[in-house]
Amino acid sequence: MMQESGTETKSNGSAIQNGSSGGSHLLECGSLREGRSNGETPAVDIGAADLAHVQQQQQQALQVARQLLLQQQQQQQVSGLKSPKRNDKQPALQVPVSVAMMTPQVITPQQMQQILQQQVLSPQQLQVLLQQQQALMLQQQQLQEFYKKQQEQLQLQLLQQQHAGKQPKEQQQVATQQLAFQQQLLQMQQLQQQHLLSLQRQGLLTIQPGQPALPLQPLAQGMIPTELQQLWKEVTSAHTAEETTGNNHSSLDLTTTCVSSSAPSKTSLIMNPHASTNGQLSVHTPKRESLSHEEHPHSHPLYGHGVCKWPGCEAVCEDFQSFLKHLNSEHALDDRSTAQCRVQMQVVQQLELQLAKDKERLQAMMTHLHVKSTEPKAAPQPLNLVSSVTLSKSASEASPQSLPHTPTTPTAPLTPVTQGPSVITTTSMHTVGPIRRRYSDKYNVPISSDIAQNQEFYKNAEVRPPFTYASLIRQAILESPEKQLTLNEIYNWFTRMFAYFRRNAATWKNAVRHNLSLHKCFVRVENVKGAVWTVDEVEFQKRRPQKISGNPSLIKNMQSSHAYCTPLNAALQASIAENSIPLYTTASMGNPTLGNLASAIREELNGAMEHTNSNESDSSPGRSPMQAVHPVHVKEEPLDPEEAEGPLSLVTTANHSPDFDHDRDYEDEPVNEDME
DNA sequence: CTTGGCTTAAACATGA
DNA sequence: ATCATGTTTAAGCCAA
Repeated sequence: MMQESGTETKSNGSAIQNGSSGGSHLLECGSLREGRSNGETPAVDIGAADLAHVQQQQQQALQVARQLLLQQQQQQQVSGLKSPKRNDKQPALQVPVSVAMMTPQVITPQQMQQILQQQVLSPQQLQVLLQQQQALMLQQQQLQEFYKKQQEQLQLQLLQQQHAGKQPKEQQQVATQQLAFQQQLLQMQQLQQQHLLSLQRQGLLTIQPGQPALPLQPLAQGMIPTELQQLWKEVTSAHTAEETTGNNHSSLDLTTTCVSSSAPSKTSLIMNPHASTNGQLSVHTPKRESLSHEEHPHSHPLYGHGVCKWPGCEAVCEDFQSFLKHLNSEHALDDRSTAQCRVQMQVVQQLELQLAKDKERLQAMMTHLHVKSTEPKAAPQPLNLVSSVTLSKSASEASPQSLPHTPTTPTAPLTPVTQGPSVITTTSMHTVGPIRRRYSDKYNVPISSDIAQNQEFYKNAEVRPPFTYASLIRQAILESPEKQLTLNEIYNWFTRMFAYFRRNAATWKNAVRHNLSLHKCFVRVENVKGAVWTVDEVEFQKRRPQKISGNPSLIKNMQSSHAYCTPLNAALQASIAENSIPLYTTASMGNPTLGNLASAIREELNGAMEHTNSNESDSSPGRSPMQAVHPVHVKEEPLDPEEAEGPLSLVTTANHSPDFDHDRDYEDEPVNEDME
């Protein structure tokens, strides 16, 4: 039964809209029921499910990036070919041309420069060369990627095994696979070496003495931006008369590229997340893709919407034939095309670097959070557990009476190895949930304006709105056209407007009913098809007025808590903006995975936001969390028990509520998970 | 310290 | 019997 709720919450992306809760219930339910049922519930399974969930989400995100890269690589590959027969079954690409100087991938820039300058190659030779390079490069990328995946898998399973003491078989299997692929990778590298050597033998390439002959890490050894620019100048200066490709001078920040990324994420591999566990490789090689172009005569990666998609071209071609003509005439294999092709390679590489960096960042974030969450585990006291930064729901609920319990949050040693998302679980990013904190709607701020202002924020972040149930109910009713709502409609309003109320349905629904009954201001009116609730405004205003009368410390507290909240939200915005939107604006419209990526990010963040929420309960409702972008000093330790009264003060101080365990004992009604 | 508002939990009733 | 709805009571926190 717990598994049911577990899988149910796995829905990705759509959770926000359909009112179902996010993955956060998993541990709640798990540990909750575990506490009630003699601890027989296998917490490990929950952990595994969560791990899988996070992994899935990350893979979704990665996949989006991969798809983009794939498209870029297709473009790149096609641009290295002259054959007009090349077609593509892929939909027309609309990758925005955002060209920058970047490092070629396999052949070092110097080598490429030599090739270009010596002009010893016929176009056909050059073409063949490029193709070979591409093929090799891609294969190597695939292998590296898969190898990496295997490592992640292994890491994940190691973690699981440490807590569950099971699945040794699979692990062995993965390990074996890993070995095999390691070997394959090695072979690929040798192949590449041979290729380079043969080039050398043919006199096409002179490897500089000081230069590593075998660029196993060509990215890391890539040129610095100035070199690239120099090269670009040299290449382009040969074509003074030619039209400059308008987009080539855009925008990628070279200073941030070509740097430390020692683990370039080679992609173009679309992998079934499960394939790696059963040894089945579902590899989607770009080579195959490009071959398949021939089978679909009227689509082409460089042709879409009647426009030539050659970087910087955008010439209008009425039909495919004219496009081909255009391609052959305007983008024949000459210096310019070669240079553009190389630039495109660099675009791809830039994207790969970006992906690698973001993966690294994600890893660091997860590692960081996990470290903090495990630190206090040295002390088995639940109080200490709860006072950790990443207040894992499971941990806080787990065993207040020191019941024997295997924490779902892994205590496994943290290796800085790229281990994928396995370290931290979705749920472990959620906090202890609704803390019994006063939140009030009496700060002289009209609820309607606050809700209106922060609508998106409340919808997406699991932040408790700083209003009483009564105020919220009233708002819901007043927002309705008839100024009356059924109970269920009120529920729906809550879940629709506030991400916070997509969790713990039983709790807040009870509270809603309680408030409706308790307050005289809510009047039940019998209707044709049942009863509706209305607001007696006079009664509502009669309530004892409370106001915040210039309490400086409180205000300050509000600001800091908002300040803590805001960066997270900003991080979300930035993450989406920085990583997805600019690159995908036109390229991936209609790509459903993009939405999933955003949702995944948001959902992940929501966990953190909720974490923030407990700190924010006393915050000023008048300030829009979204608007609060002006720099406010963010404390390094926002959850310092002395600073922030959040869950921490509840549990770290002497006033440990006797019903503390009860407080956390939320149980969702599965029925209510999918309302609307 | 008291008081009232608020939240949460829970028991109970009722009707579909 | 189950569920949604509605009422009521109680306990605890918090701010005035």
